Amino acid sequence: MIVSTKGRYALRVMVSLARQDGDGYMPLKEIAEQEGISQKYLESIMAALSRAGFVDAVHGKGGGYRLNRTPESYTVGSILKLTEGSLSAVSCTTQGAAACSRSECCNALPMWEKLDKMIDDFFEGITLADLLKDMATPCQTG
Amino acid sequence: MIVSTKGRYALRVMVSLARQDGDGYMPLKEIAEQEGISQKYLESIMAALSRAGFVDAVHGKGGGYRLNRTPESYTVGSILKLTEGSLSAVSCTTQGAAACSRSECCNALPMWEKLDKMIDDFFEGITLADLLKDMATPCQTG
DNA sequence: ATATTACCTATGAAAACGATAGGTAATACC
DNA sequence: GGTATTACCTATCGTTTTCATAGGTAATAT
Repeated sequence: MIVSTKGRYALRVMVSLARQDGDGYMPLKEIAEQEGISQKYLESIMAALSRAGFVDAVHGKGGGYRLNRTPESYTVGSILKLTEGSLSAVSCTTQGAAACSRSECCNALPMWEKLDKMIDDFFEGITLADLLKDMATPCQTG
Repeated sequence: MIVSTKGRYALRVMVSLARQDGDGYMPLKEIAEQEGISQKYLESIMAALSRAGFVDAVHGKGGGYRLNRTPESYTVGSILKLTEGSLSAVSCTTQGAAACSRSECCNALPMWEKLDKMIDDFFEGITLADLLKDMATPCQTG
């Protein structure tokens, strides 16, 4: 599993915000209800997105969250890396993990590095705008 | 993390066996020492490889494990799928997982499916023989 | 008979994951 | 100024997964 619930929730929220029209803010409660996500759990995700400057947040009535860039300018990779920490396929190539003592003579390391690059290129090549277009069937709202 | 220690160990063991010349069997104890892997933990991995027919195993003195096919005929994908169970990037596309209620209108599902296929193609396109060639620097034996 | 080896079941420790609880700070509205 | 609304923060909890250990049984060579 390379992308956990946390990352998938983050993507869904960002898509949800991208779908919003106008300059209004969307409160967390509303996002959570619409997406069927635990409100409290979503808090930690939104906090991360806000801290990283991915979304604007305003307190109080009429407040909430909104994107501060166009959907085209958010790559799926940037969102997933923020929430997942790393998209590495193995711990061997995860930044910050203890360096493997066998890396000097590891038969598999070039393979892992190639895969990591492939995955990174894949996610960096997809934007929120692409996801919006990909929807197979319209969701029911209500 | 898409490949855990278990899968990486399995790959290392298979590479180790592929490196062996002749028809001899390699006992688990020797593999574990050579690779610096917990002997007991390795037992469960070898048992899986043996049960799946990936290796031949014989009991008693002079026994142990050996490959029963050429290194070219083992794909990395087949070994990893056996030990990891699944190489899916997300639970949404993992066989056996509870079907997602949103799959009908999920913006991201096509992306996950495309990624899964890409990863599967990647691993199925690499064999043990390829890994043997990939070694950057010869390991020290002793 | 004994040593060597694979094979099997159960258990334990630690980490990751998903979620919850309870509060504080900022803003809008009256 | 007071109240409702909202984001923001820290801590904890229960479950699952991961990695590893323990202790035994069955097969084979000498």
